Amino acid sequence: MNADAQTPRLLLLDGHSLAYRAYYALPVDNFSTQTGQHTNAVFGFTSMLINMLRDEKPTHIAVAFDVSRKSFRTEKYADYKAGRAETPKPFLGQVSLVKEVLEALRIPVVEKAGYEADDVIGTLACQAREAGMEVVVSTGDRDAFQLAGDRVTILYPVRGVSEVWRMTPDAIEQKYGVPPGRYRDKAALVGETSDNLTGVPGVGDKTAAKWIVQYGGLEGVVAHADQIKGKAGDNLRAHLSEVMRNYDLNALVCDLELPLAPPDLRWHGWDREAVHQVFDALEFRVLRERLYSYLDAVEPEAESGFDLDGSVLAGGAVAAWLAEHVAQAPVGVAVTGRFGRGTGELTGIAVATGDGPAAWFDPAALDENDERAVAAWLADPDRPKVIHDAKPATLAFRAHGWALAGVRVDTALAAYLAKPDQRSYDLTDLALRYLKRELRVEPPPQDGQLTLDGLGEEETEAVEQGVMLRARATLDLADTITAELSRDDDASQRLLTEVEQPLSVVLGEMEQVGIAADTDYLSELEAHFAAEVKAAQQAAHAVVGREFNLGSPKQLQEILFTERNLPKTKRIKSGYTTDADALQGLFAQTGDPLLEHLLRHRDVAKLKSTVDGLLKSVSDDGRIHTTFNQTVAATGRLSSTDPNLQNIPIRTAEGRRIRRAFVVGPAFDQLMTADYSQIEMRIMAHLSGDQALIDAFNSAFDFHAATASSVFHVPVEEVVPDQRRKIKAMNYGLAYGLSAFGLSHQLGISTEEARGLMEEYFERFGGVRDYLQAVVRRAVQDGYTATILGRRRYLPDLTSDNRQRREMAERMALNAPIQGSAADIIKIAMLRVDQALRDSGLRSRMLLQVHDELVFDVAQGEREPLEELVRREMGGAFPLSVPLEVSVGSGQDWNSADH
DNA sequence: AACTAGACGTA
DNA sequence: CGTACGTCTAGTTT
Repeated sequence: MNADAQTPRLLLLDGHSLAYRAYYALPVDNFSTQTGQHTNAVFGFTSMLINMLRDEKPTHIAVAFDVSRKSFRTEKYADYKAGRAETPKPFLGQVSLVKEVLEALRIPVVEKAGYEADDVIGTLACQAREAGMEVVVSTGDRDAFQLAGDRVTILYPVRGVSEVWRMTPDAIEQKYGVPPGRYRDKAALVGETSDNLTGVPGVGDKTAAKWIVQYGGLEGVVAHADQIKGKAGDNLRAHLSEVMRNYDLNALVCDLELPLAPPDLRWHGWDREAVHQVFDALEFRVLRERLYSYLDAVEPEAESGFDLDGSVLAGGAVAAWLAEHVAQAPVGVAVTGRFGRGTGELTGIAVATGDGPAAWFDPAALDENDERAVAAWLADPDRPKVIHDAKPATLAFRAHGWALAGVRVDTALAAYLAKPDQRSYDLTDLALRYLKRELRVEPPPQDGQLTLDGLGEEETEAVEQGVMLRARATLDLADTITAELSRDDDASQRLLTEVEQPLSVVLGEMEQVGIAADTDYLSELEAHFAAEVKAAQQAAHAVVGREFNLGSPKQLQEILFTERNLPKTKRIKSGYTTDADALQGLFAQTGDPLLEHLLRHRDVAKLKSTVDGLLKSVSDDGRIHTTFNQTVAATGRLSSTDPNLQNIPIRTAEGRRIRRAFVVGPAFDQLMTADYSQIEMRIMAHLSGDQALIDAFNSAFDFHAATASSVFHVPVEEVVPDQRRKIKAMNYGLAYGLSAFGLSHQLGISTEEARGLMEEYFERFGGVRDYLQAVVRRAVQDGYTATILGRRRYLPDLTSDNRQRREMAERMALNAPIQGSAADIIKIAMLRVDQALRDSGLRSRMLLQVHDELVFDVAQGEREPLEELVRREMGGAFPLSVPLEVSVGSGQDWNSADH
């Protein structure tokens, strides 16, 4: 970065010193990864580093470290830095993490055995200054102040990790009363406690500075020592040897031989992939964002950006431009606007052609001729488009009256299939990762409120250029990612073109249609739950004898574990958990009446907030339009947001009442739900080929009872409910990598009993165990798991040295093919159902997907044909070695349609 | 205003 | 010490 700045600027950091500062500035308890690695020092260091990169914009950079505690100074003076406290345990190991971060950022580390980091910095600073560079040094060691000068600035960290003082020569003189060149003199007189260097007793900064000014430096002070009066003078004379020792030791060495010289320290920017990996491992989400937003990532071979011949088209010019430039070759399309809730509003459209020009236009400014031309172009499947995240755009086009066809590649979906674990598929990141190019103009946020109104001409121009850039980047990206997808086999490419892209269209339609909501009923429910919340709250307050916030786990901990002295529960970061399981356990132990009220409050407060959320999300048309996200779940599932309609309560009778608020649409006859029964177990039976399990599915008996009958060696009719319950828990748990411990916990039995149960189970269903083991082994080999459609999930942690991480990855490896294959199957089913609905001419429509369930509005008189169609298309979505059973229900609302 | 932690709803 | 999600509230930080 800043490659063309006039004066090169070298940033030098003392890694150990800054990390140590950070360690004490940030509470160690608040910074650790899920695996228990402490990260406060590396977090704080990285945070300071990012700030300095942002603020100082160095062209060159290096970080110096002490090699050990021993140096030539300890050789000279054995007690140098003696008496320092043991390095705290949680700090150990963080230095190597700091170095990992630096490596990812491609920042050189410089060390020299026998010398301290400050000597390395001193040497580099001197060399750089002589080479005409500007130098910025950051360290918590004040000895560095002696380096300050015209071209050397010291950044001295104060108060935590967010503030540094700029110690220019003036600032040093102002603070210490001596110029930087005399800082050593002052420090020798005053001493440095942290280095175990005692100075002259009774002499502080003020006195030392006075003497130095008076006698022109330490030399003068020593020479005139006998003239200095008073107690201080006596002390000086008594401690002259220490002063001279201090002066000797606090000199920074400036002539070390180092492997790297300043010109070698040019910073070529950071390695985005490596940063992703390291920051992921350290769970640095915020820092990653800060890094991205503050810094330009520079790729070594990167061209500076995209060349773009882009023009802003006025209304009336669009038709001609399209006619001239857009034909059979794919073009990139990018849009801006507001999106969500099944619709959208466009504020700008950009089109980029392969190697020709790009254009931007405002869809509101078109004349009739343009309008027709754009509509025809968008709807023409033979004029191919490439677009990043087509669904919201499609909905916005539709709201404008335009249909979109001919989407050849959706780059967001393609990137998701290539690497489904990413947290975002931001075009900027993808352009950099795959194209090694940068989208320089900041695009407006996809879901943002940014409009062209209220912006100056320049900003508007920048937005327009930015959108055209995105269109061009999308077009280029499509080639690169699809090439990546096709590298090993054609499964990923087929998933893209045959499943995800067509599904995106179906999902868009479902979002647009939405599901009807009974708002009056929701309001009643809201009032009901509100009253229940209040009652539980008052009861709880009465027991405790004062008011407190039941929604605050913190206050609850105080009351339960301190005030009422209840037994401690499972430890969490902030103390002891107050989750429902724990409260129930406490109630069983103590019978404290408060606990009942707390549990009741939790229940109804949660239900109330769900109802509140739903009420807020009902659109003007009386329907709720969720957004299905297709690129979030690493296994291939969909997710639902704003509102999430995939977690509407069903387990309790009270919760199920919420489902009654989802009703059949006006002009429709009823709601219908269709769900796969035990789809994950069926997939497991299929994938494992375990004959006993396959037989259980073919037995015509209840599946859990059938498996329980095998495990317990009793006829199916004699399986008692408790046996069935236990085996059902196992059946479900298997696909999650359930342990004996987990099973015992869930069933409330001993670990031994659980282990026995598992052994018994695998005795009968050995193929399942073999399969699960084989899946993990294969994943370790390949580095990824795959579903029945070849959907991959990469799991690098399978080979981690860290047991927790590795075992976590193993459970993911067990689960991903099963959960993911189920996702594959229902996706195929949705496409088939959608197609069959069109072909059959039925008016019924698909509304929701809840992982293994589909919800429909059933048109008048279509109950039977729809059920027949849905059973056929869902049941036949994918041939397994066991039947894909579908159960269907219908009624006036989602609750009564469920079964 | 924007973030995290804890809790909890679903499959 | 069971996978995959999203959302709410309280509490903290900017």
